[in-house]
Amino acid sequence: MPDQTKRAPSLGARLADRIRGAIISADVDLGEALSEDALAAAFGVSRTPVREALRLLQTQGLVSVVPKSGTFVFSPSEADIVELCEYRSLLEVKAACLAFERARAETHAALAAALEEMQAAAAADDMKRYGRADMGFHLAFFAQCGNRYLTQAYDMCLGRVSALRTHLAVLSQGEPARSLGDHARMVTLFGGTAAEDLAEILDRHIRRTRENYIEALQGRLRAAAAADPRARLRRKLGVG
Amino acid sequence: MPDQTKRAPSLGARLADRIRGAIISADVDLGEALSEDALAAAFGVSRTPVREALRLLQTQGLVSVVPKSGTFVFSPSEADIVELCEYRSLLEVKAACLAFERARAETHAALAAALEEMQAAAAADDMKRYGRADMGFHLAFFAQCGNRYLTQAYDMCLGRVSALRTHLAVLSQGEPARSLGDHARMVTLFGGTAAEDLAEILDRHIRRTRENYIEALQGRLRAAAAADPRARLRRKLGVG
DNA sequence: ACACAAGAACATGTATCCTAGATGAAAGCC
DNA sequence: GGCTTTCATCTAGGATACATGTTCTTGTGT
Repeated sequence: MPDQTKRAPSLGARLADRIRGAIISADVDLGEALSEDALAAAFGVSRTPVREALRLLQTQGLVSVVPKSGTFVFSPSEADIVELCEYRSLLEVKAACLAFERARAETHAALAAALEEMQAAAAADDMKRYGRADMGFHLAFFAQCGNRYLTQAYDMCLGRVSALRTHLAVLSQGEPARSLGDHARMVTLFGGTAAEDLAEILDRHIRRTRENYIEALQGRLRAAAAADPRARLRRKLGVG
Repeated sequence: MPDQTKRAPSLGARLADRIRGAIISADVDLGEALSEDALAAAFGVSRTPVREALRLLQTQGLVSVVPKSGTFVFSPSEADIVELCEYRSLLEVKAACLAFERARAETHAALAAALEEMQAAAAADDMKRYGRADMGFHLAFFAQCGNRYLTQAYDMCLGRVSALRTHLAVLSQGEPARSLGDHARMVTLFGGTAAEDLAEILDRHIRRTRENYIEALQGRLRAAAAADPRARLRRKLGVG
């Protein structure tokens, strides 16, 4: 059996990265149709690697390919957001606990560095940079948790979480300060020897992002309903 | 966006099921090479759906495709087994807790039914049937946990867990009785209103399977070393 | 006897072609 | 006018042909 390390990633894998990037950067909308032909033409390759890329993204839940119909960017329902956040929370709480047990010092250093970057980004009012630093903070748990499957599971939903952030994040009042506070408390916990509240802080932190997303989603749905031709017609005709 | 429910599964998906079945049933060995051409010929289809199936299985960790080299059935190391079991345990403990909170009665019924089947299988000395019933027992937690992502994550590693069971399970002395005892205690817990020990029982249960697999893997490695052509040649020639 | 290099054999990667199913609009019927 | 049917068109599914990289073999030179 070959070593399988450091092999050139296939064209399909690279395409998947680019398409994922496009989704996360909000270059394409949630629920939007992605034609294999169009993607192939856009990237200047044949459909075969495009299909491979879309299948990959499908397993990550970023797109859903419907046989004979089309491929569509995922479009979360409110229940999806609730469950995804619950799922993310359980992974992250476990990873944080493992990292605390197994590599407290290393994790503490990584968290502190990420926090510093977050503070710098907040000071510069650069939300994109802040988002990246925030992601780095949470990834530190997984980098140190010592369980590849757990890390992989997080990678699996990372795309969706990132997409939610960019597509739905709305800046609530006083949010950066509260967020920074939570993160700072976690760094402090990792500097000590006991972490009783770690799970609670993390869970509450993620729960807040959940409420944020749901609020934004509802706003989106209202806007979509307002723009829906049939609804507009009904309103215009005064039909309730 | 179409409804995407109840669509005919693609040929690739069906092939993936069959190949996974072959791996789980130990029709092919761990680490064995799977040629796309050979599979295509065996199933009477072209390579395209075979490739799709293998990519699917790759995301489930059942095979690893090495660019330009080949596709190989996964072959766990001891560390893989440790991490996989730790991962499985965390998913299952969480699912069990959620099921307890959200659908105690339904879960209790499902667990009791599965336990009954396990007892019947044990009485009949049908280990294959026992294995299926055991899997059904654990799946009941996920069916009732109310979080699709958690369920999906378990599905993701279910293939590997099943493969480990069939490829590596060795029957330790007094194992069926102890296993049945653990499961019976869990059923009892779900009949009550508090489940303090649930996590501990589950975790210990899974930890025991882990030790079982590791022991079997070490035996396999010893056997493989003994069967290694070079080693055999050296032995035959009396070269030490 | 050994090391090494060239090449055959075989693996997957990619492109292209053809087919079948789904969708939506336009035409025809009631 | 509203409803149904039909057909053009676009989608993905699958087959095949060719390109390219890997690996093992084999033969040669030392």
